[in-house]
Amino acid sequence: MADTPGPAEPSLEEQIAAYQREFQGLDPQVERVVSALSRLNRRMNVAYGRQTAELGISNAEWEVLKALVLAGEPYRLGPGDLAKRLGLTPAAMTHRIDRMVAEGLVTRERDETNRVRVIVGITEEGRAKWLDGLRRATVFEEDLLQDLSPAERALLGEMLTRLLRRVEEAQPDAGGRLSDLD
Amino acid sequence: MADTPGPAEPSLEEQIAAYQREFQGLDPQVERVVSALSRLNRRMNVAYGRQTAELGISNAEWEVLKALVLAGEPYRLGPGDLAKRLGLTPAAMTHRIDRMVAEGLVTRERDETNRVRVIVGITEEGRAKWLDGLRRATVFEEDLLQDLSPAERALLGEMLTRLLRRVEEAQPDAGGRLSDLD
DNA sequence: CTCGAAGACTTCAGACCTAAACTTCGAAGG
DNA sequence: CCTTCGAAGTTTAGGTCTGAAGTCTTCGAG
Repeated sequence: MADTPGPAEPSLEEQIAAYQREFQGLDPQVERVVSALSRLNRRMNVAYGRQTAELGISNAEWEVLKALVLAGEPYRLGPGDLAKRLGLTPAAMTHRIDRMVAEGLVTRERDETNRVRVIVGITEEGRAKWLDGLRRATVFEEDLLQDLSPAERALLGEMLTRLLRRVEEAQPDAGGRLSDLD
Repeated sequence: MADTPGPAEPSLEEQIAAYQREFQGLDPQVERVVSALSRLNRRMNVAYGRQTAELGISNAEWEVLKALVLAGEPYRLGPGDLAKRLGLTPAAMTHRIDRMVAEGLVTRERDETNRVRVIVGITEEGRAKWLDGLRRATVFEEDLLQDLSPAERALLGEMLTRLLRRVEEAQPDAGGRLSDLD
């Protein structure tokens, strides 16, 4: 009689109840917002990971392509700059660029006017993959928000922006590794 | 005349504008919600990381302590179960438990009734660190939501829960590595 | 009662990241 | 000019995770 069908992970409701049980004096309202944010982000990253996998690239590589495109003309950045934007160390960028050059997603050249500098540019293939990935992401995101009316979407976006502003003021140093993909 | 004070990462507003520039047909409303979610999560993880560092443990270790406490009496779980709850592989759990046993945060024993099973329990020190970490997290979270009225908090929590439910239905398989900390 | 299959954890190899040391080039000062 | 400092990238060492293979235990079929 296996009455334990599966331990698995507790649902959001179960987790909030467990917090109440183990630590009185915790606002369930706050806990719900924070936990839901965290779980949502995890699920989103899983979804993005599947989409980029279909493109034959990794999540990390898609991030680099995104940064290059969003940088605008002429779609070129140095490794250090890229590292800052993605929130990782210059050493990690070196390796990532190595792989992406080998796969034909980006180019790496030396700046002729300043030979200690390196310039990373996006290739046609890289840009095509970015666009393809963006299209898939858009479908997912639109589906995610399907249950919210336009007014609700606006309100949600406004509240999240307010939270973001507050936390950005509290920690002005941009430093932030971990998952990105926004 | 360094009119480029710092490349840094683009602000949320700049990023949304860049998306509009590079890809027509993207709903800015949706983009704002998704990007803000992602950035918020990154900042929260940075904050949690600092707090756990003050306790002398890593973010990953705090996650394990949290899972054990939230599991409730008798605060014991097997490595496989823990791995499922944290969204990582059994192999990773083995190593993590190794470290935590060495630090005196958890205990590892064999189940006497089924000697292929292992049971991980939390120590007094582990429980104390969890509680300390939770107190610090609570302060941060309360501060984060300070600009929202009680009504807004409830509404935000409700909307996020709705989104979470939708994405959980879409991907029933819990699989999700990457940052957690909820 | 014995054997095979399944389950639970661990071990091993490979991937990717961080932190720190190192290399190279360019710019400012004597 | 020559020297020294600083900036940008790369290299190296070490740590954590994933995926696959391996080990040990238990349980059911014959």
